[in-house]
Amino acid sequence: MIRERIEEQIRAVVGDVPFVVARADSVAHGDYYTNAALVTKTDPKALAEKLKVEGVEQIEVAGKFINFYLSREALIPAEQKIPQQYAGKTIMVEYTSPNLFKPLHIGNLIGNILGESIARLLEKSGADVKRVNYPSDIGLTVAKGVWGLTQTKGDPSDIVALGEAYKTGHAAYEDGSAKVQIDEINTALYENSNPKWSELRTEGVATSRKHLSELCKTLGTTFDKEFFESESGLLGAGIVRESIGTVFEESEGAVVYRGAHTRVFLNSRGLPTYEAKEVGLFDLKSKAYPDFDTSLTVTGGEQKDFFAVVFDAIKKIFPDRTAGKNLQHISNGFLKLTNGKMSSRLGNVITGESLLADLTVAARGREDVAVGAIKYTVLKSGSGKDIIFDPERSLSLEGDSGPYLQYALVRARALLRKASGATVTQFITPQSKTLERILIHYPEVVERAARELEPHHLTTFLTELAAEFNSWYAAERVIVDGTIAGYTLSLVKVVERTLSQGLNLLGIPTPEEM
RNA sequence: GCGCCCGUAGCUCAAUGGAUAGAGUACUUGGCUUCGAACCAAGGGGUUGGGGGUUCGACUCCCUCCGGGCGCACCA
Repeated sequence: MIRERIEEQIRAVVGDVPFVVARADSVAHGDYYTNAALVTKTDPKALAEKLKVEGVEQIEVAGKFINFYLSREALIPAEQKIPQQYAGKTIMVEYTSPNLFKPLHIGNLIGNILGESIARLLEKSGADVKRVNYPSDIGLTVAKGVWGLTQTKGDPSDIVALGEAYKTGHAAYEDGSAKVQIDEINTALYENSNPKWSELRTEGVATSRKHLSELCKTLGTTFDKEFFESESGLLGAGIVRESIGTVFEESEGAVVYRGAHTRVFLNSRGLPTYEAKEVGLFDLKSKAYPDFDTSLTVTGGEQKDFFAVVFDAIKKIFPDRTAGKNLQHISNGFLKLTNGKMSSRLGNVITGESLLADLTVAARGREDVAVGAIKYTVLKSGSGKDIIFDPERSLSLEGDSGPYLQYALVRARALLRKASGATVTQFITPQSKTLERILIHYPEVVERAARELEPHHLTTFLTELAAEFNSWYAAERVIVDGTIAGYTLSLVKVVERTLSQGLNLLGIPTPEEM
């Protein structure tokens, strides 16, 4: 990247001091600027005169800053090479991880969308990414569903009936009317001691998984590995028991870990809690991918402190397997609705499927456009932030939106199709270079998004690019009398490639037409 | 009570300690017999929650107050 060449040049003159070379805030200030003269308290003119960078056509002193203007040849690179900052690294990304038996709600979608985009950014940056899903197929949630099925007599192969059963069980547990029975079912399911309940669980889990995999297919996710709580629970419980006295201690009949705060790993009935299941999960994950460098876990932000303590405990249990490795939790925000107008077949919880169905109708029957819309909404702001979802506005699909980006891409592709039959001339249009001057920053935006694990940087960039392309498109006539300028043709090609690749990194579908 | 996160235009969101804080949306107006109008052009809209501090420079860092969210022992 040219930015790195500028940095090296400056460093050669002023030494290793913390200056920045960054994208200028407006095209009036060049393509890059540096504050190197300011932070080193040297004369900007003297510094500027010492700099000579390949691809930079003009170096301008503007008060405290030095601005760099790239030459035209440097503006359209033959290929947009993404820095391979994760080359040689194996990174597990765990995301989606829903409760089976419970209808998949929009919250599950957010984790999937964020996790998938992070996985793609890491892959593009050289990492060997392992996508991991960790569905909950046992525990209190499932016990509530199984109890519910015994009451409603619902068909466990019907996803709607499962949702109803869970609601029935949850309500009865909360008001205390069936707490004892549901706890009993919970224990029985772990021990596999009641064939009837175990069978209901097995059938319900299969139904939920089928729907989960269909939804993931629609969203563009394929997991490398799935681990289940039914595996991790007993495994984790065993590991925790072996570490009583060293890592864990017994307290009030439970087995706890005292870290930043105290957490229960085995409850007083001896059953593994979520915490112990994480211990078992780590055992499974680290055996499946022993050479991993980083393990990312994407879940709701409310679990942040929980994971800080659990990772702490895991490092103490497995010092050899965690040495030099990075265990990191990534928060996704909550989804909040401005009103409850969205239709839902499962009561007041908006399911992932009903949301997609409603959006697809708004997108004139196009599911890929609907997927683009919801993904854009999730990926346009910083990852941990709550997402305020206004159903009516989200259904409009205009302006700052997934379909806006898709539309710009579709236009570029239509243009290229038409240009394939046109005569290419050598004429170079000398007009505005704004589009080129945005394009040049694509690799560094991807680099930053991948480094910070923040896809929204890319979303913002692509929106800016699409807006400039649309604006340019409206002002310029590209194909005139069956001819197109060679320079313009390559410009449109780079726009198409960049939008297409960028949308792909966000997990947003890239339609040929719409 | 302790801890973490958040507060930017009416609304939804950007902004790597740097130049005049930017988009979209909503509202007003204009543009399709011309490469795709899910588009484009123009307009108004701000004490970045309040106050103090650090800095050549603060939406960004520190302190404090106000407002909101989340977590803190047997749910996940």
